[in-house]
Amino acid sequence: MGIFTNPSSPSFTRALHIKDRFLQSFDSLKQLKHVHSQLIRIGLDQENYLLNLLLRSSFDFKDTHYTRLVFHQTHEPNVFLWNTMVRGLVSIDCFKDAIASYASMRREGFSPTGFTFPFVLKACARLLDFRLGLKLHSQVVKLGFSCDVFVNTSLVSLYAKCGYIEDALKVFDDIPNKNVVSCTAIITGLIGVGKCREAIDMFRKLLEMDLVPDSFTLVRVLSACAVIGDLKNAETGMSRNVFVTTSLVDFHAKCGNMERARLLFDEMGEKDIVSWSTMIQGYASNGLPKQALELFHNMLDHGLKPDCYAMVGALSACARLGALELGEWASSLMNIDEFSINPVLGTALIDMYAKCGSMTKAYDVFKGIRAKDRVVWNAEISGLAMNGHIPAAFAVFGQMQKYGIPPDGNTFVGLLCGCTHAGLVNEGRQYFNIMVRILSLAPTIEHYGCMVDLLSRAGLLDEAHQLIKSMPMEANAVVWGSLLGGCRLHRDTQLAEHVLKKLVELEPWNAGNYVQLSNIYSASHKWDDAENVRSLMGERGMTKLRGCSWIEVCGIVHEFLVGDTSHPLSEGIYSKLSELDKDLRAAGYVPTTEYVLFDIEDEEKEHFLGCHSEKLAVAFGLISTGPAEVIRVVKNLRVCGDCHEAIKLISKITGREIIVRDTNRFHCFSGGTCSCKDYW
DNA sequence: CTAGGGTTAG
Repeated sequence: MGIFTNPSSPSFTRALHIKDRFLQSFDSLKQLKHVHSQLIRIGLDQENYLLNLLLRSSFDFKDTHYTRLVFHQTHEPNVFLWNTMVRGLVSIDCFKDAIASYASMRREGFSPTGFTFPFVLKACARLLDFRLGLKLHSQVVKLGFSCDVFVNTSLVSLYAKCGYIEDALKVFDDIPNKNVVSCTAIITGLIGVGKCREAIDMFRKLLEMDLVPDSFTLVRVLSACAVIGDLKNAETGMSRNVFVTTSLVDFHAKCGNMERARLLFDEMGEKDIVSWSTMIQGYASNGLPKQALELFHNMLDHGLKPDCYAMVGALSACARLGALELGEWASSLMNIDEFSINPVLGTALIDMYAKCGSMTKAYDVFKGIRAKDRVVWNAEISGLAMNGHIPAAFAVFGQMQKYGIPPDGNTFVGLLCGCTHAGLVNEGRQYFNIMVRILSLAPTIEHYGCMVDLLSRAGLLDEAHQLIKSMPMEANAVVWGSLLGGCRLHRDTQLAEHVLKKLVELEPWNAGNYVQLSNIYSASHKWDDAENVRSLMGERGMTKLRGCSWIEVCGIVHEFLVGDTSHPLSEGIYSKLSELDKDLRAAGYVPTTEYVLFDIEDEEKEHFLGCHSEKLAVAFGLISTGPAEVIRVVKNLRVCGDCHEAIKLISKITGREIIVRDTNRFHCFSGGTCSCKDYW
């Protein structure tokens, strides 16, 4: 910029004529503003050509205030300035502003050019404003741009994004000189609506036209084929930009290969908010919530503001961990206007609050979502059911019908779960009938699972067993597991033996099944069978299942394993436990090994009952939170029967409210009883 | 103004 040090010299004016170089290469807004003031000083601030370049550069800094200042400074803006304005606004994702700018341009009497349309059309596509898109299409025709490959490519994308794939195909077919870009638009559109076969055919046509596909198209097509091996080969010679690599990261995440995804992510030179969100979401949906949150923090450290996608990823991670404080903190980062919250983000929030046992807040979010789609309703219903608010769940279902939202299979999964947790056998049968007979929805294995669960818990073990046999599909481990739960609750070891044999077949990797089966054999003195199961476990290299519980205190998630002594406050925790033990025994509590038969944690001695992970987490909660705070614990397995009895009494002795979420449901302990009414 | 398409979510 040395050339500008003496602006009065004639070299300054000359320099401005090679301005493209300068005006496009500003590192800071300050530099740009400096040049702007120089222009004003020498009276060149009314040259539209120069202002246009200045305007274009100003968008690099996303300062719309300054951008408008530049624009409004011109006394007579020309069509190029208007175009630059529209394009710039689109480039910084201000789609509504871009459309407003386009409207002003039209009001001022300017005709759009071939350069204008692609950008306004993109704004429409991103806002899914199909009506305006149609209007623009007719203008395109009227003004004679219907052969323009650029304009039509944008139209293809608009139609595809708004879900009108047939129209997109029609426009695409009429493009006389198709190129890679227009082919990409239609291929992406086809994949977007799940027409992978057609997308692949289109890709073949592209090759037949002797067009060279870019890496991005290759990634999309290969993802559509899910040809992992091929992709690996293709990856090596691929040119990488942020779009391509982010797609690759997403692809590997979707295949469950998080190591590969992370490797690509770390190697990326430029990461944008989408790359971060994709990676966070990848962790969250692959059951790695801690990593998801770690990366979320990492992103904030890089000075990036989370967008909706990153938020959804973080929230679903919090939901899984039961980390209410973290979830609330995350959502506070984003200025969520309760009335404009989008349904996807809303659902994630409802889910997070529901899984953290905070249904009042979930309901507030639910009320605030204007555009409630079916998923939102379903999330609210299953949230209520999961938290034991069964009448409320039924009421919301009634509302849903009143609003004319047709329920789907998931709605009934929520309702049936509610029936199960409340032991409402007749209501459950009714809902199942409504679904099948009246709404003609085909029950999935999940629905059968709920019904089996419902019947088993109510002690109707034969009926449940019959239902399994009559199912049109093969029963899976979840269904058999439900029946096993009933056997446990009603102490039917004979049926349990049969069920466990099935389960060992179905999930040979699940150590819990072997442990329970061998426990049952031992209890019925079938020592040989017990020994066989044990040695089978050894042969298959089974490792013990370790129970694991989490508790969040002051925004930090603490993890406990069975008999864990690794926590810094371990001593305090154990002395609290022995103190509690005395109080418990004084209150008439006798540790029971009765449950050990069905225990999936491979620990048989009374000693270990004292230090199951959930008890450790509760004890830690007691010594590290204030007396009025609710203690929330999450366990990765079913809560152990003995611990359940103990925690009931702990809640009575200490007067604290304790909420334990296990794999199945919430247990809200208060005053010596549990919300599950010992029914789980 | 020499463009246009394309990546993430409940």
